[in-house]
Amino acid sequence: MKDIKNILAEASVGSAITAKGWVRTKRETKNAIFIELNDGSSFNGLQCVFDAHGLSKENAAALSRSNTGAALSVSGTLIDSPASGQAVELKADSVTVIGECPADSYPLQKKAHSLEFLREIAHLRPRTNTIGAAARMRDEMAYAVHSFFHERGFRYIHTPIITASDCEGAGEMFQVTNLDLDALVKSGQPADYAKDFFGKKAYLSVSGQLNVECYALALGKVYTFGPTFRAENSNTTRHLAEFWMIEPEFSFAELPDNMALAEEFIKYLFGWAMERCGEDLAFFDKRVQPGLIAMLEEVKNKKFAHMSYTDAVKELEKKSSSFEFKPYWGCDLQSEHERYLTESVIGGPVIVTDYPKELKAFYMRLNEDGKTVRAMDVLVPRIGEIIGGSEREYRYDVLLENIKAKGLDPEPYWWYLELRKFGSAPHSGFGLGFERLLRYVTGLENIRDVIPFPRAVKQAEF
RNA sequence: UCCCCUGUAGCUCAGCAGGCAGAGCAAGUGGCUGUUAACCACUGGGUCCGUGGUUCAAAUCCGCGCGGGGGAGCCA
Repeated sequence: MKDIKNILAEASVGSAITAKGWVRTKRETKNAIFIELNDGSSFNGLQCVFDAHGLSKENAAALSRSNTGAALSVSGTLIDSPASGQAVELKADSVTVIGECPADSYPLQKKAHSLEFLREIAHLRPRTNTIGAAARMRDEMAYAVHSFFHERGFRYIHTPIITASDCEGAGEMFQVTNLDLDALVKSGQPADYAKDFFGKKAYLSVSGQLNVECYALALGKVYTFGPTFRAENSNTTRHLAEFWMIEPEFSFAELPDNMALAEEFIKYLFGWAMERCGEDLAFFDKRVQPGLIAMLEEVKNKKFAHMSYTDAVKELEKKSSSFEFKPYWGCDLQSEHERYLTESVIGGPVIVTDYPKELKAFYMRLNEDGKTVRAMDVLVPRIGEIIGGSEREYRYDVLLENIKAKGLDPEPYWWYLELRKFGSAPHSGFGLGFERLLRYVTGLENIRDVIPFPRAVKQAEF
């Protein structure tokens, strides 16, 4: 049996077809009954048309039970559609109800619903246009990520999800334990982590970077793409407690190579979206974010501008009074600053580099000036930062100094430091939040709508 | 974590100078039409988030709690 996507694309007029899917709408007229059947294989469904006069008893009974949401099997002949809404349609001979859908209790109606409401029915929302399209695009973008790296010889490395080192330094972590916490609390005794599963405290990973660097210094070009976890108490449209991150890492690569890879990557992904997600993208452009396609097109075609942090601050200082947070050299760039740089100063994507070392992580390579590090943030209009990365510090002594200067204990970093002891080499990488990418590419503003089952503060119902 | 907004029918919302609970959509019934966010008519549908208070009287005003949304910070 072909799915509806294939029927619409490939089936020839006159052929006998059986389609299975769910009723999106049913429209009854005196002469004909129309059912739009959608099986999720594509944005568009298949219009099934029944002659209202010659209906068999079985078909009439089945049709009366074919409410919005019901699962059906419909058989008939594919014909050219006499009406303008679609090229082809199914002239139906028979219909059977596979799964009923009571109209009085089914939450999804033949009308628009708010995204807030749909979040409360996460188990049913993939049946809607918006969430269905987002899910298909999520799949396509994941495929594009692997395709991009595979084409360029990057190896996919599965970095661990559970980590016993709390040194990743990218935010609050979720602890993983199989100690009996209830019993511990009752006993009033402190937890003895030597008796915990791993013999020490363990957490869910906040980043695969430190691990993937080990493989970069062995296989050369690698990337990781998997779930990461942050226990931050942040309630915004751009944060999740569980999200997917893409982190390439490649050896014998310095900051300019890293910037070039990031630019090529973004353009590849946007190009993929436009080539392979036409129907879904058209829907988002029409109903969710007008101008979306034009924006993707623009980013894809524009050369990314480059600007040092120092120059960026100079630009910001010219408009100092218009910001809530006054910019100065040494300040962290605020959301408003990033948006201003990409949207007003450059009018397109811009990569800001060479940030003060105090603002960035310990592993970034120190510049000759001793004050800045070889960091890069890729800023795009409407969203701000979409990629953050750097050339890594590959000199043992300097890295050790950086760790100490940040007030960190070098001990747990012993294996990370050893990478710099044994055959160290310059290497670079960046991180891209997969859901942030999807937010950009779908135009959906709330990150909870681009992941099937969002995990956020006080949110893990489904 | 901080700031702002918000909670009324299945959904989206109006009603809030305190005085009978409303509309559109959805659903049901009927009509009409190759319909396609169908159209027309009628019908059914309410713990006004919970709790305490003010008052003759609270959906409306006040306190507390819970839920939702937006912004900030943190970040991806």
